[in-house]
Amino acid sequence: ESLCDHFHESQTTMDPKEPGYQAVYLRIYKKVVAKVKKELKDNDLWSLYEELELPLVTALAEMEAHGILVDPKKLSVISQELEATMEKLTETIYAEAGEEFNINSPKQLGVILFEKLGLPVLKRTKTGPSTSAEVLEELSDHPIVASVLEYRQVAKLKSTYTDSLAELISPETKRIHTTFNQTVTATGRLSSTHPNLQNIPVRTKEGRRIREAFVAPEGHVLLMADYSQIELRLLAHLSGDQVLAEAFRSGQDIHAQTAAEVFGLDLDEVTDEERSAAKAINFGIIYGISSFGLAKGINLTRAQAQEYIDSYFLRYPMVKVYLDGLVEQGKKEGYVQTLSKRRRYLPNLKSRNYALRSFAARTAMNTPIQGSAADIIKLAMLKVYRALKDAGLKTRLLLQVHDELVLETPLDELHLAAHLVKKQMEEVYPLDVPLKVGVFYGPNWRDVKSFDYEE
DNA sequence: AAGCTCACG
DNA sequence: ACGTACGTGAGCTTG
Ligand SMILES: [Mg+2]
Repeated sequence: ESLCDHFHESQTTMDPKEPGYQAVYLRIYKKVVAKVKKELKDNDLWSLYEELELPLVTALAEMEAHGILVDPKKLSVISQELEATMEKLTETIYAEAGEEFNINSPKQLGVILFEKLGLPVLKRTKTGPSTSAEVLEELSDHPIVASVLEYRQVAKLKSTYTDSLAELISPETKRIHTTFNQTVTATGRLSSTHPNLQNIPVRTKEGRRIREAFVAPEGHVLLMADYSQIELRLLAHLSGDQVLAEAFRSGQDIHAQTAAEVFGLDLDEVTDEERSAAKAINFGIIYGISSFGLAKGINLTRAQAQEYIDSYFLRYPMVKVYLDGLVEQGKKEGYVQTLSKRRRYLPNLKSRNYALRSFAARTAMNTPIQGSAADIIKLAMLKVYRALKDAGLKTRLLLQVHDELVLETPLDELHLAAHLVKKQMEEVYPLDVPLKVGVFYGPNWRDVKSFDYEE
């Protein structure tokens, strides 16, 4: 961007083929490098650039070039099954509606559900009644709604994850080569495009079938390593809250411990429901808590949600001090920052518009946590990349999915690689609480089992 | 191109 | 009362 500005400032209208163009370009380029370098140094961002982001480029480039092997036959079988299911559901839905219409159109679906069948409008979008899954769940006693929910799930899998993915398999390598974007997100996370390999289904049994098509080549296995609760561990570290830190040092289930603290129970008397509520509270804390959001997360009244939040902050007082401090710092300095000093500017912390100001406050609370987690896994990627190279192993990094790395390893390297990856990830950047990494391996991305460290 | 919806962490 | 959970990318419809 700066280079382009200088080109225009310099009124360079030269043709790239013209003699002397390269000299002009180089002169401007050097000026821009000096300017950007100074700006980074002045803002304490130079080491983030030089020691983290710049060397990471090489690791990401190799990951993209290597790609991940995908079995088109598996995708094709799944696609055909989904096609058949969709045809049946389509007929069922038309019969229940008493007419044919485009089920993929929220507008046409809305006419059927809310006008023809007279179902209640529970939520609106800018353009009309919402037909989102959240709304349809509430209305799913009606048979057509249950069918539409199932249709949506199947249609999503087919269009996004079977047909489109198959088209992106390279005929030369038989692999899918994503692009990892290093300069897209506001928090420092990576993103992935063409295709996005950071949102492959995992939460439902049907969806997980897609992962079976991501395979290791003959004589290899996929190795997966994911951080356990990295964002909450960072919250414990960054806030200095000793109750939360001690919870992680004890190694017990963090959500159950939160439930015990918030609801005043012994750890062994926490029910599944209480644990689930505590999990929603922990999510809320990371997202920048609001009683409205928490209430929506666990079907409470706002007043009850507020009581839970108050109770949480009573038990974890330093977390409240920390989160309030982030908003204050954001207002005073204009930005919040992550472990690596990465900044996010939040001018709306001073907005007179309540919605904009609240959004900025939640962002101020979330960005240092989400962004520091991104810093840590990026550093871990560098360390894993270098350690594999130093050890002379053939194991390759394939994917990063925010708190998880996916690698491909020759069977005879599995033991060494699993230990190396776990060690580099857990010891990457010592915090006040331990970082814990789960390691799994298998023939494909679905059928993985825990790597047993006795092996 | 924008809006809605939904997949992931 | 305001009006939201944080961060992404992609497919589909609509205009
Ligand atoms: Mg995890």
